Amino acid sequence: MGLTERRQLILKLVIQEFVETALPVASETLVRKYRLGVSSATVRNEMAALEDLGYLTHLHTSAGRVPTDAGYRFFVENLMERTALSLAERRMIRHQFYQVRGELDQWVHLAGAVLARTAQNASLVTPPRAADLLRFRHLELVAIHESMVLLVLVFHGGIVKQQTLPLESARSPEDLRRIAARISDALADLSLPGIEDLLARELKQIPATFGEFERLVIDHVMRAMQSFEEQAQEQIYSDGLLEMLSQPEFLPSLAREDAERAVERTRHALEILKSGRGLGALIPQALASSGVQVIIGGENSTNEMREYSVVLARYGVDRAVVGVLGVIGPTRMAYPRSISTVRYISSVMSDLLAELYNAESRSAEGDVDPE
Amino acid sequence: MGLTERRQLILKLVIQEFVETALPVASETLVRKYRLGVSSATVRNEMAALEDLGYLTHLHTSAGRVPTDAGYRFFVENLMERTALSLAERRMIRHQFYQVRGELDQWVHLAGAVLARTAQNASLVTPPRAADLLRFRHLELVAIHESMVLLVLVFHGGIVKQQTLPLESARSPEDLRRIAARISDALADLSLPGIEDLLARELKQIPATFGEFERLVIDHVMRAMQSFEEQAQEQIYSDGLLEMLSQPEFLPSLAREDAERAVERTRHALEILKSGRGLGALIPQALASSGVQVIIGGENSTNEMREYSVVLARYGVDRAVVGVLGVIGPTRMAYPRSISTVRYISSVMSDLLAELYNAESRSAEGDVDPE
DNA sequence: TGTTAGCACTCACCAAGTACGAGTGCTAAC
DNA sequence: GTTAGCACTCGTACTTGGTGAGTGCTAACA
Repeated sequence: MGLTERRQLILKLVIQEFVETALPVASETLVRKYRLGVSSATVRNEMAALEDLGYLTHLHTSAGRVPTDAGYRFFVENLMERTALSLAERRMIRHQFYQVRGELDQWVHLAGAVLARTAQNASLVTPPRAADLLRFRHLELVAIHESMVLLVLVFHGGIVKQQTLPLESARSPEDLRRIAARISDALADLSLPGIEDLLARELKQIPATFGEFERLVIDHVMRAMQSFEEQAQEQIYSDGLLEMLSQPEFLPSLAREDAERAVERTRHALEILKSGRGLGALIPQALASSGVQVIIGGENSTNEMREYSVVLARYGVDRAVVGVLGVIGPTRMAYPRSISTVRYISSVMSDLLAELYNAESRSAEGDVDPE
Repeated sequence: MGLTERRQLILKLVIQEFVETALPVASETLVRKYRLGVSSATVRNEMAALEDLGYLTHLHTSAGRVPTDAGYRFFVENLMERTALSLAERRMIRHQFYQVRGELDQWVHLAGAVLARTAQNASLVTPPRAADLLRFRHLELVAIHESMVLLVLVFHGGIVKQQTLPLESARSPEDLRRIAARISDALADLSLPGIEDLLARELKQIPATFGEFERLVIDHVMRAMQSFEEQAQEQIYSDGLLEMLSQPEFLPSLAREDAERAVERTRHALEILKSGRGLGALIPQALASSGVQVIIGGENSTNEMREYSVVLARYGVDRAVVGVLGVIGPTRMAYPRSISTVRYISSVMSDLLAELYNAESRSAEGDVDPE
């Protein structure tokens, strides 16, 4: 990169300043605030050069400089100091996870809340999901009353799903227990295709292995697995809307622009988070790569996300369960902090899952936690 | 109510018009649009009278009339025509619930989504909850690996909860099954205080009934029940933010006011829905009374909710499980439609739960569904 | 007594005009 | 290569005047 030391410094300062204030950065401001030892005119010349190189822009002639996507990219790649969260913050976060350690379904919510609060932006988290296909572990049948039975399905990875099944005729508890045990044994460790295979084979046997009712139950099991696999694709939990909307981009009072812009942006942000459009595409990508991914503004595949950046990381246990978590916000984002937050929470979640699975943690690389 | 026919008509029309357009209503508009057969001056006189009575206001001298909270109240109580959702809408809604009938945990989400879409406002739904204390039904222990076991707890009412428990030493599946069966039997049908009693009694027996590990498991069961009871208090699921924010109150383009107002309102709405402040107080109230409740603007106990109205109804099965669902939006709300929507969805949810419980449906009164 | 035409009055909304100031780009001197 | 100086640009804020919607009041009318 043919960028002199000084230009790198100026680019870095412009970005830091802009991220902090959300206001275009003037040459004079930099000189005054950071005691650059040169005059504002010199800084202006450098800024003009950085603009030619595509790292900065101008809204109009008499406005300060603003970083471009390329500018942020260069910053993230070369200029940024890789910081870690403070010990106090790390402790607090660990403590919160510790408090809900027994309740798997709380982890995702907590991760979303903590990400949002720590990075002061919206967060997104996908639940931990089997790296390969969902595999059956155990079935329990519990009668709710004489004509309704509850299927409680446990899958590998501690995933529990429930499903109700109306009964034609009442069944005794022993009966149900026996049937559940039989099915549990028969389907143990099978994935959906495995169960289909099994059924296909059984169908040919003349003294049928499964009775009519057992078939019905298995059918419901399969349907539940099917619907879970489908839902899992698009399940993105999101939090921190309020945190993100506290960024000046969405507040007309601070950003001097038209207040209408703020309203439009707000609606737009809501739609993105609600629909998950533009986000869904990022998930597989994040699952495929290790480490923290940063997608800046126009680098997003969809045009909708042009004004947003996403910081993503995978979490989970290798070859068992994995998920994705991250932060989303305006391109004017405190990247160092977002990145360390995402990295840290990914490592915490990975540790938790590793404990659950009795395996090595496999979070975003690096970032050991000295506690 | 000493209100002449004509004044009632005018009040009704003002409200209808204002709800539709979100713009202050001029006397001339009413005359033109509804062919009142009198002059605008007469209407103005009547409006002035309605203003004296507290049913209408004025932002400033030369602006049209706007209903007050008292005006809406009178409308809801005396003027409103009680409509029902169209057959097509009812069919579509039933159909959607039919599609997820087996998956209890989807009901709440679906109800929230449907309420929001149908009433074009935000919705809130509390999950069905045992009318009295949570009662234990069944426990299953599933080993995840040699040093981690998953407790799957089933409570009366088909509520399932999971909890992990680290093991000191590995246990065989038979061992776990035996222990789970023992505990399931011992705790069957007990509520939290009941379990505490049981433990207290057992403690005195000299050859202890439960081993150390069994005590640990029971302890976790109790903790899970405890945390569920606590969480249930404040669990309010909410949806339809986007629908509500599509109301002109939040869009600067339509409402002529300052765009900054719209932004402020948006933030305010977000905070209310996220924190549940001001909403929590309404739930017990709605649980206590049958029928649809309408709380208009300043009638809310908290000042925060001054500009919002809430339409709430209880749903569920008497003496078994009940929940609350409703719509929240600006006081300028299509009350007839909101009310029929809430009433209808309450009845659908109640039917579903009744089926699950093999009991009589006990929704908001009235509103039989002819399908 | 209720209704209505007429009219003065109020006030939000809009467009145009003006002044201000922050910040740049350029030039010429160092 | 650096910098002082200065003209130029353009957003922001504030003022002004005009317009129109809508009311409130009054006086005449049925």
